[in-house]
Order: sequence, then structure tokens, then C-alpha cells
Amino acid sequence: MPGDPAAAPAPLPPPPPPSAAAGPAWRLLGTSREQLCLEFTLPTGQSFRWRRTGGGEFTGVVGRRVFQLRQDGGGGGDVAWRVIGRARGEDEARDEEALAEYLNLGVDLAALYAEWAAADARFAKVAPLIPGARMMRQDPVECLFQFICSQNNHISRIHGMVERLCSTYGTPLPLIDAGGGDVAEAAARAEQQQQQQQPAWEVGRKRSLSEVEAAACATAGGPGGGGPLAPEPEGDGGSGSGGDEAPGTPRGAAAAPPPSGDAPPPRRGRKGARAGGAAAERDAPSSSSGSSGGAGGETTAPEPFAAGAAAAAAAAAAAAGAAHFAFPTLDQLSAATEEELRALGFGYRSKFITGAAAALRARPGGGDAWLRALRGATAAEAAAALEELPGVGPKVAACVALFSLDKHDAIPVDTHVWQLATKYYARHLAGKSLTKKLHPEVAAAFVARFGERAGWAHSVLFISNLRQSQALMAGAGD
DNA sequence: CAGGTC
DNA sequence: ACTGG
Repeated sequence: MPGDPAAAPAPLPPPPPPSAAAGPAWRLLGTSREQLCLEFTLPTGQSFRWRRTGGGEFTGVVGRRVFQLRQDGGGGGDVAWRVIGRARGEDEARDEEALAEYLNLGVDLAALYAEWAAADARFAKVAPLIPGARMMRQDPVECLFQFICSQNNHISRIHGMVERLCSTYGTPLPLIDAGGGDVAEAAARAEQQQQQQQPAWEVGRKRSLSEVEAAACATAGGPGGGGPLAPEPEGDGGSGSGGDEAPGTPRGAAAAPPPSGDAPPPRRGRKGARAGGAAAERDAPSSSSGSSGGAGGETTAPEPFAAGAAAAAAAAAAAAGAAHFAFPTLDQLSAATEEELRALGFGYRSKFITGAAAALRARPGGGDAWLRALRGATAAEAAAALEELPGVGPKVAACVALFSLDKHDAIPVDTHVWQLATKYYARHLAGKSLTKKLHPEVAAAFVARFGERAGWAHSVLFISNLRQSQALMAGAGD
């Protein structure tokens, strides 16, 4: 047990870098590491929209705002934040409110840890190594489509898919002109590091997540607290970062060379003809595109050019320099055709995306409201409703329920959670194989042990397992 | 062969 | 059965 509180490591730099760097000023969230650890929250599989953009710094989009977050290495590990991009119409005064909601800051995580530790000795043992693993509260639509993309997929690829979905169909988010005028620099930096991050959620990973963890959330007298707030704001200048100007993007659903392999095909940008950020600002108003009830293998082929237009607009904006995009709305998403998505590398998930978008839009009152209303439903109701959508099974449904619909007791059961369950929390299931019927049983086992926020607790255990396996692999030599 | 949904 | 490793 590395628990030596008094052993204050070293004098670490003060919380937020005043205004040394370019861009908006940083502000403090006022949280502790035990309440919020970015390293255990942002890149652990809940969302695929955050990327590392510097030492211990994360950049991601929340709603229609582009946030940057970094954890204070000193004191209690407060989180510094700022907004570097924002859609027109979004009130700056509400930035913090939006972030607080997204991070579920109203929930006292430390108190929950204490409860879970009291209820489970195993949790008590591993939890100190995984402080601040907080459940986020994402937008339901964004969460749903992210996890439809996640099936049968690796994290790195999911990241790419989600990014392509956003840059192709989503609204570009203009960077804030922070008076300084170094906005372009910030954009370039954020953009250049897009392939650097290494999420965790995946077990078989052989990369080292350890070093990164050590840097940010290593707590409990761990590795000297690392150097989170590296005093080197952004000295990294122009490392070319390779060609970002990929030629082909999805044209108007035309015949695009299917990127057979896994090579993440086109990124975005294509020819930077016009500096149009305005063009893509609209929401495809194609009202009801007639498609409905096609929940299955329906191939919608509404207006070919509508999709092309949306894609082209976003592509133009991207080429013009936009580096961040809001997740596409259902209207924007419905402009996508299966062929187009396949060309973008979504594979067989393409029909799930178009199918789910169509099915949602067919819901009375709109898919967005329909999904949001599930926040008021029971976990079982929400799961059942979600599983009506194409491409959504028990696992994806649980992810959406837990990560965006306030179903804090939902348990996404994948093979790793299954192992965890049969080994510790539902021994009677050992030996069996995971079938759809057993999902509820597994979930019930976790709830029985951890209570109404079992989903949150399960996340801590999951991350712990990742770390554990990685540590073993690192130590085993091979 | 591994993961999820059909 | 499907798909990417």
C-alpha cells in the first residue's frame, strides 16, 4: 500500500498557467483528484471524443463547445479548463455549467468510493489506485452513435470513425478569438496531435498507458505525482505531422474507392477551395425524408446530393481550418447514405447508422427528444427501447444508458466484465458462456454488491483490470 | 479466431 | 452470419 501522505513529492507548478500561453485563460473547476481524475475518466472508453493535446492536457467537444482540460499536479489535483471553440449562439457564461453537467460534478464521487469500499473488500483494495474515475453524462445521440460504431472494433479505429462522422456531417466549431490572435496556433496544435492518443478501454493493448497515468493521476503516494502541469505549455512547434490533406473524401455518395484494409481512409479536408464556415452551419432541413420503419437492413437512398452537400460543406470547412466539430445532429446524420459511410470506412456498421438515424427521426416528437425522455424511464425500459434500434444490442444499450441516460446501475457486459463477474461477483455463473439471457444476471450481481450506482463502480473495477493486466504484461517481459 | 449484433 | 486481426 503506497500510502504516504506526508511524502510530498516535489514542488509542483501552480495550478493554471496564468496567461502564459495563447488562447483563453484557464480557470479552475475546484475539484480534487478524488472527485475527478481526467486520466481515468476521459480516455477510458466512455467517449471517443477526447484526445491528448499536450502534456496531460485533453481537448474535446462537449455539445457545441471545444474544451481543454488539464489536471493540476500539485495540491489536490484540481482541474483547469478553458473553452477554445464555441458555436455561435452558445453563451460563454454557460461554459462552466455545460462542463459541470457533462462531468456529472453534482455527484460526490469520493463518498461513493467509500460506500463501495465498505461493501466490497476487493474494491477497497484496488480503488485507491484508480481515484476519480467519474461517469460522464454525454449527449444521448452522440453516445448512441459512438457505441454503434464501437461494436467489433478497436478503440483507435473507433476514434477515427467518430471523428470522421463529426468532420463530415457535423457543424464546425469556430475557434475563439482570444484577443491574442494565436487562435490558429491552438488549432494547429490540437489538430496535429490527433493520432497520438492511446485510450485504455481495450485490454489486449500492449502499449504503455502506465507512463501517462503516472503523469496525471498517480496518487496515493505513487510515482511522485508526476508532472501534470508541465511548465512547457506549447513549445512544440511545427512538427509536420504528416499529410493531413488527404485527397478523397466522400463525394456526393459517388463511387469512392473502398478503403478495404483498415487504413483510415480520408481524413477530412479536401481541396481548400473556399473558406466557408458558414456554408456548413445549416442543419439539413430535409424534413421527413420518408424513410421509416426500415429498421433492419433498409437501404435508404433519399437525396443523394443532400448527403453530398452536407459532406462537401463540412469538408470545405475542415479544409478552411476548422479543427473541431459538433457531433452531427440527427438531421445532419440523416444526410448520410450507407454507401457514403462505407466509403468512409464504417463497414457493415454503415447500415446501422443510417438505420438508427432513420428510426429515431421517425419517432414522434423527434429522435432526440425520444432518446432524452429515456432519462426518466427505468433501466429496463430504456434498454428495451434502445434495443429496438438497428445495431443496438444489450452491450451498446447498456453503454448508452450508463453514459448518457442517467442509468447509473446499467452494466455494459463485455467479455472483460463477464470475467470479472464470474470471478468475483457472480461465481455461480463461472463456466457458463455469456448469452443474452445472462446479461441481466451479471448486471444484477453488480447491483447487489454496489447498489444503485453499480455502473459507476463497475467502471472503476474495469479500469483497474486494465491497469492490472497491463502491469502484468509490462512486468512479464513478454 | 475474437467480439458484438443479427 | 458478419468483419477486421
